[in-house]
Amino acid sequence: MPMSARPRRITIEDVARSAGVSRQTVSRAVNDKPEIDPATRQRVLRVAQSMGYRPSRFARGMVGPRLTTLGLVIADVLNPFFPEVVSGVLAAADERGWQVAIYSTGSALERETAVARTVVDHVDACVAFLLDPGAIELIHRSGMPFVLLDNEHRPPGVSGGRIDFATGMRHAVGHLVERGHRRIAMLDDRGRPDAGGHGTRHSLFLGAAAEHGLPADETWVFPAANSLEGGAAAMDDVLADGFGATAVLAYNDLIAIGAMRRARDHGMRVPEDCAFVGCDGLTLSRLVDPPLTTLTVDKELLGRAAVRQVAAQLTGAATGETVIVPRLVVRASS
Amino acid sequence: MPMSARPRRITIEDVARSAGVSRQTVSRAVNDKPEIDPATRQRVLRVAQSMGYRPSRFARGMVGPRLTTLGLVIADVLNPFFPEVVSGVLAAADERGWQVAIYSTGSALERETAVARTVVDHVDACVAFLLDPGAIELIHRSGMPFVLLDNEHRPPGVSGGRIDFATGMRHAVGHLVERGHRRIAMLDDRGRPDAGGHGTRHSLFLGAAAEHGLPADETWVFPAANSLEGGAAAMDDVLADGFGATAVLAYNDLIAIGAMRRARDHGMRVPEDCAFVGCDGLTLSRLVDPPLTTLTVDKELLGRAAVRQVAAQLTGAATGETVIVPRLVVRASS
DNA sequence: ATGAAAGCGCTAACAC
DNA sequence: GTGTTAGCGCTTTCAT
Repeated sequence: MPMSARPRRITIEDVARSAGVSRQTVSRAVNDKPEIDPATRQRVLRVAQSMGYRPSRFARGMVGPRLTTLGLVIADVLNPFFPEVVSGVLAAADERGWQVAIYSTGSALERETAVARTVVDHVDACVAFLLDPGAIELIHRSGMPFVLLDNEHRPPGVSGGRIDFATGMRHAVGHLVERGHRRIAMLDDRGRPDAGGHGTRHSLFLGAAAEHGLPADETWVFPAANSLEGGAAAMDDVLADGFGATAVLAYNDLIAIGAMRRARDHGMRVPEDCAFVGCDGLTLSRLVDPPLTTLTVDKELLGRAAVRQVAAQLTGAATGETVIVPRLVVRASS
Repeated sequence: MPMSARPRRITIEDVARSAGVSRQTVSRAVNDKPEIDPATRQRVLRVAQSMGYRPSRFARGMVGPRLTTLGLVIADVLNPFFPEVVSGVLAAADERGWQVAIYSTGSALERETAVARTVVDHVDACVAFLLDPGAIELIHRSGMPFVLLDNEHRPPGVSGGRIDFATGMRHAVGHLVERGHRRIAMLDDRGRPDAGGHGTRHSLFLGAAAEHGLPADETWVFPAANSLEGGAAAMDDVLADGFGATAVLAYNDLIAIGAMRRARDHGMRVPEDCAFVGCDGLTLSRLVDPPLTTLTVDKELLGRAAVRQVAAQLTGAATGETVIVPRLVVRASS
């Protein structure tokens, strides 16, 4: 005689049989419906409990009102940029009674396709930070409402949320030029496959520098891993290169702070020997020493706006784009 | 003639009819099964696409292999303690092929019950930071695998993950006493309903102080909101109170950093005029000025361990408890 | 207050 | 290669 097969799930039917009632009655008890004898309810509930009965989410979903699950794809919760976006998404989703399932690619481009495949199968709509065109196409083609964030290469027909770094960079570079800086190193995120492409912070920096009469070219740009350590390593490169930067403008605050700390480790004074400017406006940027000048982005709003766009698509509205304009917050680092 | 009713969902049946094939063939096309003529597949796919067909997650779930969705309840993604836990949970869940749905109570005790109700309906297992006994009971009674984190009042039969602050506090207070401090203010989290109860940081602090021969009592404890601002306000209280603290030990790093910054704003030198010690070991604590001495907790491990316990319960194992032992990291703030 | 029947949308198993 | 049948587990009718 074979050992018992894998334990079949306990269904409403099992409970009904065991309690000597019909399925409906069990359903009534479990769902707290009024049309049931309190005594019966108690008895059924007890049986259900003792059998370890748990209604199937799927069977319920088939028949009940459709719950919306929003998939949110981010690169890494540990990068302090994302929690603020997540917070906005959670709040806005909650207002609409939606669930939020969260996915992290770990900033690994090669994992994006796998994540996209999962998302397509398990959620009803998607808000994502994604870079791989294949992964983006996968979600797009699934036909679900889709909002792609912070990606300059958004395919037509996909909604987006972007940050207007064109304006932002102009302000940031302008601020440094005003302060007398003529040699500005840009620490770019080496992780983005579109590095240097149109609309990236990289190329917008070069453009803004040119506008301000600086002879900036690719030699002004240093790649950095997207982390404190990456910023520190890139600062070493800037110093070793003999570039002679009097100011550093980084892809984001994490890189800027990493670089700034490394500069101080080398005995440099900030901002006297070298000024630092970041992007994103992390809470962190206020707390470090010296406080960091940064292009502040309303990340929570970015998240909320994305959800709003998903909602719009769900009701059949056209796709669109939300633009967040960053604001330069000048602090002691520059 | 009535306007069209609310648009019925497009089903596989609709596509089949419209493409002139059977449901099964549509299913084959959509799921990329091999046993289908490539030409048919193309045609069906085109029709499906044009009709905006999207398979129902629920119907699929009913029939296919059961996907596990883990619910993760935290207080607030913006509190930097949680992202590290989330990261651990995501990683461990991903390894098992589980989804993670995330819920935030916004640190609002009165919202916990509502969140718990949602969780019970929509996920298969739960890892939660929850304080309200009613909410906890709700999830517990649902019968789903449940791991309750950082709560000293865990009901019997519920798995848990706790941080051994008894040991931690002894180290932290010992460290301060060694440095010659005799007047230590404790900044407690005023948001916890169990404030001062057995096993809380509050009472563990008093116990540890007594062990070290300090005449500590409730007047040494100052309530603080759980945030930078809360810490700052509490520091004002300590100063206004004339307590004469030479050291401050806070419920967590957020409160400690807020207090420390406020102290400096008042012209106090850290650690000469007042030393500061936090709990949690946030990444942030390394970056502030001066770097904060803190009881470091492996939050990512806490998350991973919680998922491991859920997995254990899913396979019928008994409930249990994971204990994380914090480690005192001494930095310049003390 | 309770039960019987119908059906939600899909896929696995088995025909053809 | 394609169609037919039979459920998955639940909640809604609608009877009783």
